Amino acid sequence: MNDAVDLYLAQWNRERPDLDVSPMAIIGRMNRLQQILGRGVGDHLAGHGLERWEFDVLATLRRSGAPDHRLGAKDLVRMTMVGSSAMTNRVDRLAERGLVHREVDPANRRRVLIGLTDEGLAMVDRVVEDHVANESRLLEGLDPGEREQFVHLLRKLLLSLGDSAPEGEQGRIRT
Amino acid sequence: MNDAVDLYLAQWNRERPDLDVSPMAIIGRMNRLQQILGRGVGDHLAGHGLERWEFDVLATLRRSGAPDHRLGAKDLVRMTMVGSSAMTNRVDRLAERGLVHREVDPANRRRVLIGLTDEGLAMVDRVVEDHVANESRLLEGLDPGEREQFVHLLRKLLLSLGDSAPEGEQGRIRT
DNA sequence: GAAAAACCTTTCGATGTCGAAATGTTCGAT
DNA sequence: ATCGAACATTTCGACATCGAAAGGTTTTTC
Repeated sequence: MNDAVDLYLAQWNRERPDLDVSPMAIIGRMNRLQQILGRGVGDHLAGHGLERWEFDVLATLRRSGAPDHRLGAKDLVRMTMVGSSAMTNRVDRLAERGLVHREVDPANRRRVLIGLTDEGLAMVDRVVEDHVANESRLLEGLDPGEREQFVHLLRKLLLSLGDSAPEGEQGRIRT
Repeated sequence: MNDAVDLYLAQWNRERPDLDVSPMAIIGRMNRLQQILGRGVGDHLAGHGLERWEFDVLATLRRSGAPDHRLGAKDLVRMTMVGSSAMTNRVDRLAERGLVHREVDPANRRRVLIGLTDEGLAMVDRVVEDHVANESRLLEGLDPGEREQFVHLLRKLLLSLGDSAPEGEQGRIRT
């Protein structure tokens, strides 16, 4: 049995036998998996009345715990890997839905603190259980040992690309 | 050394110790890798004057070979995993740049055939070499054995999700 | 052979993101 | 104390994508 990328690679080998296209065996498959898994996750969340980007923000606030499930806008930007303008938009919409609230940090009035409302907290706590169950289902094709291997490789690659992010600065700066 | 997802998982374990969030160790890392690799690929292509989506279309035509590096619009849609409306837009812009040409299939006037121009062919043949070299560089963090393991796991997961695509129908239908 | 169904691509309106510029706030040096 | 640099968020315009509907073309059915 072949997957879509096998065909892809065979075509390159036929047309450009001089090229070593083996990196595409990885990167091409990551692209494809991303699309397929992304749809699997998105469809499931839609069943709970949430868009993927909504869940991302709510979950980031939820897991951060913090005093009251509250983070600065910049922290959210860093943790979700979107630009600051996109985050403004996301928070606007989540606040309209009553799932988060936004207020100026009294200690530093440049900062905006975003926190879960009671409703937002209830929502994410309700959805996240089904969410991980769904993710687990999507990965059923790999047995536990393979999943462990997979984690190891993904983690090693991430680290090699500089994705260490305990606290401080990292990655490309966004404005 | 920890990557960003290690923190992510530790936070969930602190806040919701009842949950098994191990699937996130995989899916969360895939998301992050996708963003980082995507930028690595995109930045490099920008240096050659191409957007990622432009390269995707040109490369799909190039590797398909076909009589004259020509494919039907629907084939392009299937192979690139975008909607048909996005493909109309992509082809419009590539045709404006003179990299592809579009003409109605004389044998079936519903169909539109899209083919590389001489300039488009030269462009993709020139860029693809650097492109795979760049992808190879991005994967340097894994040694050859690990890369092989990685391919195996990605491929197995894709197949388990129904990504067999030798020729016929597949995946979700797009209009 | 005409009407209906199936097919393929494009058009349209909505959406989410980006990057650059604008706005508002704080900190540091003089 | 004040000016300017540094910082944090929002606004703005551009852009690529999506899904649904429209516009043509071919095939099927009676």
